[in-house]
Parts: sequence; C-alpha cells; structure tokens
Amino acid sequence: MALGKNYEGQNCSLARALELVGERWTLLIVRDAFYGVRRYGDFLVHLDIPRAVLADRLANLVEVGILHRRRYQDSPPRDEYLLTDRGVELWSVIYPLWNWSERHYGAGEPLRTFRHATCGTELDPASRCPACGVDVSPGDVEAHTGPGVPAQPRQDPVSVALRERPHRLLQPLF
Amino acid sequence: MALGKNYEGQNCSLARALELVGERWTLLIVRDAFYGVRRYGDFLVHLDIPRAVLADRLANLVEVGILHRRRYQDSPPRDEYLLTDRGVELWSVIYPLWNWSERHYGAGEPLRTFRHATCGTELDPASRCPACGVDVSPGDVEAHTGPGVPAQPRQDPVSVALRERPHRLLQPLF
DNA sequence: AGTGATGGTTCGTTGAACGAACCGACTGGG
DNA sequence: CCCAGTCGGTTCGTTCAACGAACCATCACT
Repeated sequence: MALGKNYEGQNCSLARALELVGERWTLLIVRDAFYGVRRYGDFLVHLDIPRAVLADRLANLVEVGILHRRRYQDSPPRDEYLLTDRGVELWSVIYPLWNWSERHYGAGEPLRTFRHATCGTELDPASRCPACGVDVSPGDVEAHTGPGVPAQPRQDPVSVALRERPHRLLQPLF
Repeated sequence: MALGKNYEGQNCSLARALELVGERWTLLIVRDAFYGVRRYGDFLVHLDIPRAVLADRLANLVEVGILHRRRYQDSPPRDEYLLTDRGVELWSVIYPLWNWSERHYGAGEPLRTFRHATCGTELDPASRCPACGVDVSPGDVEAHTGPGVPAQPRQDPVSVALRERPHRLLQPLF
C-alpha cells in the first residue's frame, strides 16, 4: 500500500498512517511485536498468515521504520524484528482499539487484561493507571491471561507462552 | 471482512476490531463522519472511492452499529449517515493514529490542527487539553486549517468547506 | 550422507477493489 | 407534459493483491 498507489489524493496524515499500518495483517504483526514475538517463524505460527504476505509486511514495516531488523546470530544468519521507538508509540493506537473492541463487541469476559506492572491495576481506555494516575508506557504494561479463555485454546508455542504467565510487553517471549 | 472469513483463529479483540474497521477505506469514512460529512455523495467526492465500495462500507458500518442511517427527507427518500455513540468512541483511536502519523511522517507543518473548542489550545497526542487538563471528547474539538495547506488544494465542496473556517467535529458540514 | 530447523521465494488460483456505465425515483424549468 | 439534472445507488468486466501449497538454500546435528 505504498504512497501514490492508494490514498494519494487524500493529503491527510490519517490517510498516510493507513498506508503504513492499514494493510491487512500489519497491525496484528505489530501487536505480536508488543507481545515479544520477534522471529519470522513465531509470527507465522501465531498469525496463521501466508508466508509471502508475512515477508512482505515485515519488509515494509522495516522500511518505514516501525520495526528494526537485528542479527542475533551469524551461522546460520538469523535476524529478529524489534519495534523501534516509532513502533512503540503505536501502543497509543493499538491499545485504545483493543479496548474499544473489548467494550463494544467483547463476549463477556476478556481473554487478556493489561495491567500497570508496578501496581497491578488494570489500565483505563487511554492506557493510564487509575490507581497511580500516570500514563503507562508499553514497557510498564503487563499482559495477563483473562477469565475469558476459550475451552479449546490455541496450542501453538506463542499462544501457549502468552497464556502461561503474566508477561511484560516488549520483553522477548522465549 | 466478516467474522469467520479472515482473522477467525485469532480470538483477540484487536483482530475483531480490525474485521470491523480494518478494511480499506473504512477508517477514512469514519474520519469524514467526524468532520460532519453525512451524505453518500459527499463521502464520494471527498474520498474519491469507487461507488460500490462506498455503498458496501456504509452498509457494513451501519450493520455493526458504528453509523446510524437516518431519513432526513421523504420525497425523494434521502438518508444521512451519523456516528453512533460507539462510532464516536473511535475518536480515541483515530486521533492518536492521526497524531502519530503527523509526528513521525508529517512534512513540516500540519494541514489541520485539532483544538479544544472552549479554549483554543491544541490537543496533546491523547486528545487531552494541556491547558485545561481534561480529556476532550470529539464534540468539543474544533478542526482548524493548519499552516501546511498545499499550493493546489482540493476543490471539491467538502474539502473547501473544511478549509474555509474552523469547524466543530460531529456538526453537519453544510 | 541424511534429516530437521529456519527463513524465505515462486506460482497458479481466488477474491476483492476499481471504474465506467447504467438505472430508478424524484424535482424544477420551460 | 417533456426534458435535463440530482441523488443514491447497482452491474459488470478488468486488474491487482491475498492465499496456500510447493519448492529452495543454508546451516547444524548425527
């Protein structure tokens, strides 16, 4: 969804943003990056996405500076994908969207809750801590398994790791 | 992008949200609704979107309760599309996304600024008023033309009306 | 030498977006 | 009464991206 191909006449920051993160799958990849997913294969099993599409999206996200590709071993060469500062700031979009959906379309109990790591309080819809009264940045957010886990939860390693224990965002999952 | 066809295995509120508002054009339609655009023809000229796609998106947005379709004259029958409460709450997603894009990919001066209507102060990235210290809901936001207007701005009636004068969100544009 | 892990690329098929044309209900003017 | 124009769509043939299965290259381990 590169510039010029699509919302070109819009000349609006929102349209530009949607060219960057509005494509199918892109925001779910960023969500997984917040969860600590870093490797191609882990994104693949967790998202159940066509391989070519994943490769394309990762390359785009690196190109626009939302993800950073970092070599973590040389033989065989293996890279991991990490959120840049710019990517981390998308928390202020992703969390409100998650929260909006949870409030209006949630089926009773949530699958996951997001808490202020230092005090354990659930975040408000704007990612603030009601107890401490501060804006909570993603590095201080802990994802907890909620009461709404389905009877037949997913068994891929990423889903299992996410359910197993509370997990601080941005920290590696494995 | 109905449920079951796409992110079905995800079982995540974010994925569900993206099924509702993640399709191409959808969030730009909602943005225009905040600007006060209400009629099919106005969305059409402002977005430059294929007619069939617009009709499809509007129907979906009504179906999931983000827009409400209201008859405003009987002969000939004409309807307008208004944001529901649920739709209005998407401001907490749209504005941070706009702001994120403006901060990281903005070309110098913004095209538009969003100000607290009662005091004229520009909103912070979380749609709060730095002067008053309150969360500003979209009904209290005024959209102003910014200094970054291009040399050849769009001439469709919607774009012209939006440039002409400051305009409170959710109020009808015409 | 063979097997498995990893991170891709290739390619034929399907489905959605595009855009131009058409359509039906109505209005206002001559 | 006829004609042109407006509005809000629908229809349909074309194009382009997503899908998914197969393939491939590199390296480690045995």
